[in-house]
Amino acid sequence: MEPEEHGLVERWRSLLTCYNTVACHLDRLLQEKHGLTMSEFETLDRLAECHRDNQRMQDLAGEMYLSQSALSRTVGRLEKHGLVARSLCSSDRRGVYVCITPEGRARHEKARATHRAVLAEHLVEDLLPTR
Amino acid sequence: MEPEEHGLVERWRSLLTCYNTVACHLDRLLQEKHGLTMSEFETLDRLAECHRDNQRMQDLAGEMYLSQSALSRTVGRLEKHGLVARSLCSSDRRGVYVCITPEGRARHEKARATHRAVLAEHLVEDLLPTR
DNA sequence: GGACGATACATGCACATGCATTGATTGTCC
DNA sequence: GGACAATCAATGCATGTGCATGTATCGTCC
Repeated sequence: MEPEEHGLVERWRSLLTCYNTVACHLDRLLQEKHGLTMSEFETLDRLAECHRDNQRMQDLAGEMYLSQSALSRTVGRLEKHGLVARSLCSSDRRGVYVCITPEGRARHEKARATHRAVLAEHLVEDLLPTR
Repeated sequence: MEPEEHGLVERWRSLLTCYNTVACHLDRLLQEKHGLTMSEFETLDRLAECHRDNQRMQDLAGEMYLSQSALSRTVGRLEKHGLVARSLCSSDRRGVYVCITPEGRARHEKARATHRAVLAEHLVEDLLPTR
């Protein structure tokens, strides 16, 4: 195995390990303490940041790692629990606006502490630099 | 949001994006060209490196990101396709030895090129350093 | 040596995801 | 204006995963 290739694989493995460690802890703690999936939290996190209340699905998907179908279902779940609201987009009726509800904002506020704590604790492994 | 906390979140998001980009491409290409899951490939990759033929499940799980149950099923799938073989561990009859078969080695050899190419192409985003 | 907690692996179940497709709406080209 | 490709979002289906549990074996303490 060439040295350069080896470094690449090393970086990938460390990325895998780091990601899984953090994601696993996040998923478990967020679920346990706040009844949220990691994807649900990340979605809320984006919606809480956005101060317009007319975020569109595709824009949301664009700035996240979630696929279109995953986002659709995640928002569906959040809506079912009253944490976000969907509304029709008037300018383009194929589109859907999503916005966070007061209840969603409250839930997010609480969960954020957990989220940040997990990051602080587990996002510490040194990722090998790109080159 | 405190600046330090912000950096943490930024790093996490970039990790998420990077991981998902690479994982998504890997999964798709490995499946399409070699009929392998990412987890299956990573498992083969470890087994191909190990030059003893008596790798134990728990050791394998230890050096990977896979959970115990995920590994059990991944190895199950690999075995079903004849790419690895399980055998009983004589010293501790609770344990199971896993080793790669010649067929598995051949498959891994081919798939490795795809794997390395995807890494080279997509594992290039600069991950923000730890501190 | 018998009992009991710990460990190794497999598996039932619930669930989140990706892919492919569908249904609805838009924009364009004639 | 009508036809048609493109786009947006939702959904059926298959699948991989985690959690909890089950089964077998090990090690220890009495």
